Amino acid sequence: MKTLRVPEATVTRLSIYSRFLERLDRNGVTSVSSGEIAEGVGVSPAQVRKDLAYFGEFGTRGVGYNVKDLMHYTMKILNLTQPWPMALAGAGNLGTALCTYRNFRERGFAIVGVFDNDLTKIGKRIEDLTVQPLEEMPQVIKQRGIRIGIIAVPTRAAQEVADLMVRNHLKAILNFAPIALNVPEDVMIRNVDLSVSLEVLTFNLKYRGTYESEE
Amino acid sequence: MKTLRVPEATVTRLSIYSRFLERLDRNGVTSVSSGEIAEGVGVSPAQVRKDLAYFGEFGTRGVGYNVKDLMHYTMKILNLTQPWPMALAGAGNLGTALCTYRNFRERGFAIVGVFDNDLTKIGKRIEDLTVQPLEEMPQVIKQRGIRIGIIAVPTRAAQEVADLMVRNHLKAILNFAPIALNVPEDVMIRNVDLSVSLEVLTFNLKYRGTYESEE
DNA sequence: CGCCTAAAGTTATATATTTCACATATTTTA
DNA sequence: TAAAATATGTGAAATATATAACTTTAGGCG
Repeated sequence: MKTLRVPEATVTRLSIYSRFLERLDRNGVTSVSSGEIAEGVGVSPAQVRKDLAYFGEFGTRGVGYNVKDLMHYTMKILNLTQPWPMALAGAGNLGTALCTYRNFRERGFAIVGVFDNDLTKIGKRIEDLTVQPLEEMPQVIKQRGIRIGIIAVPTRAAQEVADLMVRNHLKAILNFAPIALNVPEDVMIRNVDLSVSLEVLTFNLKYRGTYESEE
Repeated sequence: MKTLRVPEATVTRLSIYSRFLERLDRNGVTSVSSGEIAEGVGVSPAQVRKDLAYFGEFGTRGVGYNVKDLMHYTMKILNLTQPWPMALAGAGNLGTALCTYRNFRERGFAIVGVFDNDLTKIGKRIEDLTVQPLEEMPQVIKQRGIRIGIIAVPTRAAQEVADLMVRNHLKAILNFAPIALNVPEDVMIRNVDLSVSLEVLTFNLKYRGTYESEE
């Protein structure tokens, strides 16, 4: 059994391949080549093969990959064979949208607890959930076996919420606040920063990836 | 005038530095070192200096950077000296949340038109906006000088909306649909894929960035 | 006024990632 | 059943990115 480091970009693409395969499967496609996957998700065929090679051999030379099999392999690698209940902090517009976000469920993710400290939001119903006070998060995390937290609170409250999540042993946090959260080494943070994405666009609208220094 | 290619990761970090500087400035901090910026956003000091070096010399050796100056420089580089009106397609929960998203405005971004084809959504008011039929997007883009589009429609409708945006000369699209959009070379797409972010987390919850092949 | 310290800017090194090219395996076909 | 076509898996080369080490410059202080 050998352990090897997998580039994060590879994991990201694996997730993309996985969903693409799911779509192929839904459409009744049974076999696919690295070239077709590449075409479908916008990378090179060699990249697809190299990425998959980190995890094993899943194809048949001269033939390609079995869609259903490869889909299952990718989901297993991504740890999606179990459902993932999640705790959401922040019941504003963004939080509400996340609660109803269909793409989560399709992949086994489900927000099972929504928490906020704003008295005007506590008690609000969002589909089949009710916004609870933040202080109730610990017991819900325990009861539901939650391992992933989502932070959708205002920037000024984000660190405090992160601390609370860390104290309650969450090791994975999806953070929408535009701030670098301070957490222990063993806690993973993924930042979703929409302004950053837009600013990469505005930069490129001007320079298209190059920069012309004055003079 | 020499032109040099800037890594996308550098542009991403520049945006992060920029907002961090904005926060320092708001807090009355006037001077900062690469080490403090690094600490504040979670990268190495060398990385900060290297990133800035792509664009010029902004600091004083032995002293550091003037916060206000560097903030302005970064914003100028990122093309944020002008406001950026944006067109949003999709007035569901996510679209609604984006309309009210405060972090956009702070950086000069503003959704000035919301469009949808769902008759139950057209006419709906979201703050000071009214949801319009998609077919009206072209004229609004023209009138308001919009250059950035946001796609927050269901996956099945995303490509069609992208085509519409491309036809109307938008060159930058922020896409929330979990699908690879097909657009001409000169159109930039940034995908925000929340499931992908979560799946990177679930992968790491199991393997922490390494993979142990069976046997 | 010169020495010392701090920190930016820069060059060189190391690491990581992607691309390329090819060897290998499978199926099809003549 | 041999040859051709196809497409995977992989090692080597090329490229890109990040880290580290070093050089330069500014300011403080004795």
